[in-house]
Amino acid sequence: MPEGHTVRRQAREHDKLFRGHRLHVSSPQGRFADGAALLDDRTLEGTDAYGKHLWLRFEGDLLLHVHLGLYGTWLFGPEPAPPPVGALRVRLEGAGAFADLRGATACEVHTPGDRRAVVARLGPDPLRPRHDPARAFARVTRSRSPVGLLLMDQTVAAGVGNVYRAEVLYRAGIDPHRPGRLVTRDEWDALWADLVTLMRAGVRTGRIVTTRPSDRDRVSGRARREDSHYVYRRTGLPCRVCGTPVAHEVMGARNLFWCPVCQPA
DNA sequence: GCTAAATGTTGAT
DNA sequence: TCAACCTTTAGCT
Repeated sequence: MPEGHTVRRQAREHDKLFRGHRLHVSSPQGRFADGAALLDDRTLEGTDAYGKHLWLRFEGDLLLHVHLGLYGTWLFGPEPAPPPVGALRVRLEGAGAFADLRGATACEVHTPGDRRAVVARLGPDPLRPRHDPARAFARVTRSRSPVGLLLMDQTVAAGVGNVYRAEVLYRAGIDPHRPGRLVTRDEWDALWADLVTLMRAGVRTGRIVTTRPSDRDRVSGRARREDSHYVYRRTGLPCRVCGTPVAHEVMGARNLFWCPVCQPA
């Protein structure tokens, strides 16, 4: 379930459980056997999350680089770890805990240089402390591409995924099809500030909740899980604000959702 | 029990 | 623009 906020939480969890400890690294599935052998029995010195990328830094300048892709997962738990089942790419064990990685798009050993090369390709990350929306705007303002596509481009802004894309455009009242060059600096700054707010909340809670309390349907005073979003995966359902059916199309091979009235062309 | 879809990226066409 | 990657889950039957 990985957008940037998830990766950041996972970095924090690895740090909490394993930093300063010597880890047993294995690849029960075998697909990462060589890498696991390289990292096995080394101390974890730190972690780093940038956009949707995670690095675990082991002694000797060896990094484990993980990108979860669409369906990669980490599962954390206390030892003893259960017997490995299925395609378990990596298991980390130490300090009374285990972490299992499945389904990742990228799982490889990096040098610090490899990491720098990846980071150099990424745009500013709303979750990094000294993020720079101006660097992203420089790309947006000279692009004819729709802003809905630009927001998903990791070289423009790192860590934003399909849910935050749809929701932040809804909250800003911006049509996803509007060319980047027609987004004003003020609009972009507001968009960015909202990403920072929403993604930080995501790091805190582990969930993406973008609806303002006043716009949620309520049952017996409790917000329901399906009230978390304005438009994401709500095709055909009435917009929470104006009642217009939420629109859907495929943009850049991903599902896009928006309200044609609240986000006018 | 089966199928389709999913919060993503890469590399071939 | 599209298939591939590779796993889980929701929604059917």
